[in-house]
Amino acid sequence: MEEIKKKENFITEIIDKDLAEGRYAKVHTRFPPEPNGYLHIGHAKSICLNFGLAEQYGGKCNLRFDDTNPAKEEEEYVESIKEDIKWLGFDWEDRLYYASDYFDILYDYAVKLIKKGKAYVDSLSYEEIKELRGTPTRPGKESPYRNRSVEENLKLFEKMKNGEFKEGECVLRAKIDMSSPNLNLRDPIMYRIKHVPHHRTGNKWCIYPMYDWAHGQSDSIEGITHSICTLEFENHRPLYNWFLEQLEIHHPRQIEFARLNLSYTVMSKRKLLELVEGGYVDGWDDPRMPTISGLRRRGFTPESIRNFADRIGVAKRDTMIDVALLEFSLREDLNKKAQRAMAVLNPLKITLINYPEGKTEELEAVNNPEDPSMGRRKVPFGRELFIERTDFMEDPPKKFFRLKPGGEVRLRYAYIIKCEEVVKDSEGNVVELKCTYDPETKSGSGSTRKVKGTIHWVSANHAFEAEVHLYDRLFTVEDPLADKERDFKEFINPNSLVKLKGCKLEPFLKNAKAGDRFQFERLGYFCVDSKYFKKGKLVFNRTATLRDTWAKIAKKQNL
RNA sequence: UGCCCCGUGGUGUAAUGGUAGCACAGCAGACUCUGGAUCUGUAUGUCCGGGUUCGAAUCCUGGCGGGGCAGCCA
Repeated sequence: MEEIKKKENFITEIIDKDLAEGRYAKVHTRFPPEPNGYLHIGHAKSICLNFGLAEQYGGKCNLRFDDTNPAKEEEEYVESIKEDIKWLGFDWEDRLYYASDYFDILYDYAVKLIKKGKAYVDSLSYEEIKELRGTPTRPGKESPYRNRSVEENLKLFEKMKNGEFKEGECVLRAKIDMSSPNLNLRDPIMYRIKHVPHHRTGNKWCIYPMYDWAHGQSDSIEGITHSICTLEFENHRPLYNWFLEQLEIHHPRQIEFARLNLSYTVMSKRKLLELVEGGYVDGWDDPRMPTISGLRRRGFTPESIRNFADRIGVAKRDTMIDVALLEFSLREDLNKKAQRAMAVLNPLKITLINYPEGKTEELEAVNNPEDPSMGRRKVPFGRELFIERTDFMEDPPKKFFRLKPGGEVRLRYAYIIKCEEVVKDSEGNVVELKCTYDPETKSGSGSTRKVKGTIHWVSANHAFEAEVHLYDRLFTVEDPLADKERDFKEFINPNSLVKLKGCKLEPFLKNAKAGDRFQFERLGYFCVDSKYFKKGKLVFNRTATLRDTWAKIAKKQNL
């Protein structure tokens, strides 16, 4: 029985205190996305936080779509968001809500505020309202319509609802304080007119609540206890509280935390959209994108993302998380789960000149050294094989443990071989290696001969050909947004995608299904691309490389 | 130059008035039929100044630095 690890952070401290003092009897959170785009790993942090807290405290977490702006929102996004949350492994059970479910209640609440003299219809233009709002250092001025009578406001507000005004003609505002140092309290707008159909309420409404007016009240209606949002809403909290106090309804506590920033990528919806629309990537689910759908297509596991979210913690300071931590979480998970296979990405042919022509052997390989229960498999072996071009060097530096002229190396799960002859074409390119094998060194035979290097291989006569896509970081710099003089797209890594055709894979991989994950030994983790999946003609995406000590040495020696 | 928030190794995150710990990254080594995994060791930190205290990362105060706010977006 695995117990839920107790996570401690500034939010759990607040919750513990609230519970101890009896402010709330239970914990009820919510994840409130606006359905105007795809979820990314920053949202995953919020999802893990909200659902995780509910789980940790034996409470509940709702999914609520914050669909108060029909001009931006679409059903398509609702579906993708639901899919992503489920994939991450969280369950809102029967608690799927929409802010639009509350439009009627919100309208009644607004009437209540008008009757209290706490809200009014303003007939100023957009520009006039903006002008009178003032600036951070200059107080605002009151609108001439601010003191309309309750009766007039009621009548006007109803006319707004009935569609008797054009867009921009008037708005409903809360009557708070035009000279507040907090701009959010300078008579914030509660309703604006939009003659736009809503993806759920159709043409029923032409006035739509603003975020500030909808959010806290929606939280309240759902009985949310802790309304967790990101730092940029900190200055909205006094307004969040003001509405709830005026309405005298259930009052959740808003808590803000720092959003996730990941190195070597961008996270804002607008920037990601730019990458998609500019054709820099293959859609929202491009395996280089930090979107949940992109990570999924790349081969990430939900567990690795959840573990990552746990590891980064939650706090209020702005941070930049090293993407290496995400990659660590990934490898840690895949190392335990991924079926091993041999695959040669850049093939170099070798012929075993002392191995009988036409002979084939079935050698035994382990499917996962970390998990014996995954069993073993047979791998065909023959006279002609492919090895990785980078596993041979004609004139190698020291510390190169692989094949070299006259040198020996072990073929994984097979024999020790010796390179006897290097065959070149007219231009001097190495095209083939003639080797001998030592029949006494068969793997598993008890042979005690040791050589320093072990390399992977695939039998030429049995190899299955496929395309392999090598992905790397999308940007060449840690923070593509840091340089204000330059557009972030200038920092796109030109080698973030390398497509390899004619790769030679171990035969059993031909039966792989979309999304299946493998470790190609010595190379990294790969998965079958699900977007371009076609039986018999597979594309494998490289999810991540293995930790590569040799690459480090080679880099140091400037190779 | 208004209001609000935040400053702990390279990056994150603990320590809540009492030995600055953990993870990732780095470095070094052991082991290895994956230069993987695993294991061991190691360097690096409380933004600065003053104050309270036997004792301060923690409390107070003044600086400095970073972030947020002027949508009828969320």
